[in-house]
Amino acid sequence: MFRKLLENSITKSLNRLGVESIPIFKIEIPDENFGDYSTNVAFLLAKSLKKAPREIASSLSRELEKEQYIKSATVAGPGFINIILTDEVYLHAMKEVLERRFFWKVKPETNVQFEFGSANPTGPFTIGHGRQLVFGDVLCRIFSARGYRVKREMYINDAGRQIRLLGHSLWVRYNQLFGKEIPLPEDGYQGEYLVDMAKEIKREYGNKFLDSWDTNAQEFFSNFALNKMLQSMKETLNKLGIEFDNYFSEKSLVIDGTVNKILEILRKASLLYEKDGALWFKVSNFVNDNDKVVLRSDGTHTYFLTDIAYHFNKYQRGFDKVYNIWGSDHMGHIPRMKAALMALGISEDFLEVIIHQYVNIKKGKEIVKMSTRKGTFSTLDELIEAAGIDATRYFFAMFDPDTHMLFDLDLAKKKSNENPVFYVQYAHARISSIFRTAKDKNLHIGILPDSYNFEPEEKRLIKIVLELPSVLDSITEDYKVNRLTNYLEALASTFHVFYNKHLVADPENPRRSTLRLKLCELTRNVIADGLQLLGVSAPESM
RNA sequence: GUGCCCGUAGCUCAAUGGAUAGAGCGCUGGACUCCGGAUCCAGAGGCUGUGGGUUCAACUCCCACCGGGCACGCCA
Repeated sequence: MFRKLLENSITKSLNRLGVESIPIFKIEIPDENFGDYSTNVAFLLAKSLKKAPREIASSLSRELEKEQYIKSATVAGPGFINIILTDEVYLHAMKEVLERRFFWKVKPETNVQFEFGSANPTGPFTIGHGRQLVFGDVLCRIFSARGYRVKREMYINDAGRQIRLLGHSLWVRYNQLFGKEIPLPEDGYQGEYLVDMAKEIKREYGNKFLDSWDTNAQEFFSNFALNKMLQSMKETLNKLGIEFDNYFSEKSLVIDGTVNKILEILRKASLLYEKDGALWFKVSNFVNDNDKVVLRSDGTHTYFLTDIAYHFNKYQRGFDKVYNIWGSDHMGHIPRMKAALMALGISEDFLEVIIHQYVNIKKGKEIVKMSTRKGTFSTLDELIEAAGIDATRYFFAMFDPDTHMLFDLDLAKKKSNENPVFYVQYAHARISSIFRTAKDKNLHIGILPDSYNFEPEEKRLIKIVLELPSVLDSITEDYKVNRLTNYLEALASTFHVFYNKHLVADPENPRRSTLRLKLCELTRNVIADGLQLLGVSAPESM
């Protein structure tokens, strides 16, 4: 709000000074001793105007001071302009935000899809998956708030070798229950969860599948494992408060002929060739990468091929843009997918891949490598159980996705103040409590006064509350959801400082109390909304 | 070897190219018999991996190197 206002004033003032082409400049909230806001525009103009930054700043500041709402604009340092706003405009901003409860929301105009959490359904979600799931969900919530109509989708890799391997591993476990000494297949899944599943089959079907490994058994065991896995994965998602709009089956792309259609299109475009008995796609025609196999020499299709079909399908569904969230291990897949899109005549901008780094787990003093296949992992369920949903979600959201975060399991289990989620929630609970107190004191909350002398702590609170929209916008640009947790922590801190210094509900001074209570209301709204965007609860008391 | 990500306080992490690099935890010492002490205030703790460069200004951008991670499959 203030930013827009200042931006316009600076542009207008410069125009009055005869400056035509105005560079993209910044408005920042500087150290409070300098002012309310500051701008660097004078530096950026120095070269084109062939004048010293301070000189430009000084004439600009004189223009700015003509604005009603600017109390002062002064030149500082090598050419910053520090601006102090009037109390009236602060009051005005408060009114506006109070009238528009969801002032940070933008009407949706763009149809986008986010695909994330698309792990192989070959084992329970691990803590590693937790990061992607929460990250994806929070991104979706933020995009939804800023002008996007968002669909969440999870791709289910229910076709192919891994699922066959999973079924076979389950069949082996099942046989082992009958005392058969059959070893797990090489690369088989070693996790305990398959033993539990095998017991279930034994209970229900007895020895029906004993010793017989054929296509029927393959089908049965693969499907059984798959369905069980999906079911338990959905339970976990449910617990975490994540809801997908659609679960998309890889297999369906084979059944409905999309995969063959892709082959046909590519063949017609002369983008396929045979080598060593396999069928290759000319990735190198489009990007600097090696050609890739789409059909193996045994006739089966690769994951790459179905993924091309999948993205073709997404395109046909009419999204303006689709986002894929992948772990860093899939980075190599990006150029190939872009090549495939181009081959199909789809703009490469249609697909945006967001990469995040993986989570390292610290157990005791050891850093553990997680592997679903080897069965060495800590499940997301265990974490949720130990740390709770709020802490789990907040924790995953609070790291820059590019960072290789270290997850200390023992710490998470302690439920200590280590997690800043409590800090933010406490501010919310505290404000709620103030309103209870105000009621007990029979304090009448009237309307905002027409004029008011703001304390620095009060102005700080208003300024930071107004920042929410631009924080959310930055996130839609660089996907760093931790900007939101940083913001909420700063907001909570600003509030706590304010609270410690000033009495809010004071029957002796109803006018001031009204203003401060309104200020609390604003703060509480934004904290609640911010936490809501993170999927974290905002308790009235704790 | 090639490409991408990371390297910031003892630990975990912040910092749209801006002024004195910040939080939390841990450590030391404090806080109103008025609204929640899960809070607040103060202190100790840093050659932002190393060396160059661009810029009025570099943790941030560019180059080289060092260290860690990931990827370079007829795996997904």
